[in-house]
Amino acid sequence: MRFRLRYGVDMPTTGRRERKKAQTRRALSEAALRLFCEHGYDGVTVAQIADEADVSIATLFAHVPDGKEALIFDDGAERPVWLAAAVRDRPPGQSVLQSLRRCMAARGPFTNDLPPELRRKRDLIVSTPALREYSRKLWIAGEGTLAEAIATESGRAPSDMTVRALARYVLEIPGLAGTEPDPLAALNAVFDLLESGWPESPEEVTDRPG
Amino acid sequence: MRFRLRYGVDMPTTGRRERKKAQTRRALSEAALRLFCEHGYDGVTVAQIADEADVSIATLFAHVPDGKEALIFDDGAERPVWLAAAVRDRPPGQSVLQSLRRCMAARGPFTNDLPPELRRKRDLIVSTPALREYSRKLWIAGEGTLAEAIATESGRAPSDMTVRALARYVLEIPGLAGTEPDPLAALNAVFDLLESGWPESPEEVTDRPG
DNA sequence: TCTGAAACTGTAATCATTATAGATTCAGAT
DNA sequence: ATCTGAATCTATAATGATTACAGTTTCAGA
Repeated sequence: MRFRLRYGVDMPTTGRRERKKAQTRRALSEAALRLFCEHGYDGVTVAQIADEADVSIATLFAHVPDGKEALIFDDGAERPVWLAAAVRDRPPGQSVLQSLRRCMAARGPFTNDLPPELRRKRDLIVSTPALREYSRKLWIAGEGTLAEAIATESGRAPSDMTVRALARYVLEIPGLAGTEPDPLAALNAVFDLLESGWPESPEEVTDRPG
Repeated sequence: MRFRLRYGVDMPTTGRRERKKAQTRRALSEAALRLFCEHGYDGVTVAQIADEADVSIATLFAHVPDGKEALIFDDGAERPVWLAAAVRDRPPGQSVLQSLRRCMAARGPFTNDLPPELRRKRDLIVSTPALREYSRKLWIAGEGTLAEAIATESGRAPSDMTVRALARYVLEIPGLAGTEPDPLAALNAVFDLLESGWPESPEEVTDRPG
């Protein structure tokens, strides 16, 4: 029991094996982030990362089957869950799109309310094409999950193309608005478009509902 | 002059050098398509393709700097031009979105009005993740061009996030709707969404304008 | 005919990724 | 306390895409 705190506070609670595994995985992430920040993504080889984390290359790929880009993303599967949960647990009276807008605004590139370490990571991702791409891939991977939540909450079929399109378009927003000078304003503009549709003339724009 | 027809009908009209270059490029595309169709994308190496086209690997990459996926796309830069032109040259009274909807419906995965060779190519692309990805990349590369046309035609700034988002969302449609059982119906559903916005309840859907 | 650029070649790198086969370590059962 | 199988890790050697290089051939234009 006294070992628990040695390796981290919120491990899955099983044996030493799992702790060591997580330890290795974290060592890899941290080594990768450190080296990427110092020499740029393309200036670092997976061999160097493995060395820095003191594991073999084979071990590196065992921990990160998706390859080099995935090294600094430890949370791949979680993101779609946040959004789906935001839709399901939204307060009564709030529309599906409103809940998505708020949830998204609190994440990723849209807030500066982050510890400096995460901010450095975000900046690295935003400024590295390969990492931007991979980040998008992670978001899009949640399309099915999000579409299901949207369908349930709006009384449509999950295979309804409108549902799938909305899910996809929402998940594209980080990649689309994340590089703008004012990401939050950009995010709101895109959600306005999704809520109200494209007004043929700029004059027709109406105030944002809600 | 009598050599013109030997190598093709619509070469850029300069010397033999250009003709041979185009000839080589076409040999590569055709070899790649043939081998991909026969053994699957992952079942073919660039070395095999180079062999089949009777050029060295270095030459292959000189012709196709974007790599293996680009081999069967000889028209990368043209696609955004079609769409931008469709927006600019639309008949009076037709909305920007209407023109895009019609132009898109005539292309890529949305029509079967294609020669069998192109149909085989399209099926290969749709059924191969790496090629789908690359095709999307080509579409998205035209975002700036399309955004500019949309901005001009609708009296907005090209940097307006709404414009950029619309351009992006339109260009995502092939990848989004192209794999549906009825791609054309899917395309129309997505355009309806972009025109009218997301109706919180399915009941609110209005007839498609125009 | 001469000359420089363009296109091509073979060869050898670099790098990510996967396969293999053996060693070590741990969890759970005896 | 010991045994056993699975998980983890290792070194090593492929494979395959991509790039660098240095030299050759071929063409266009002076």
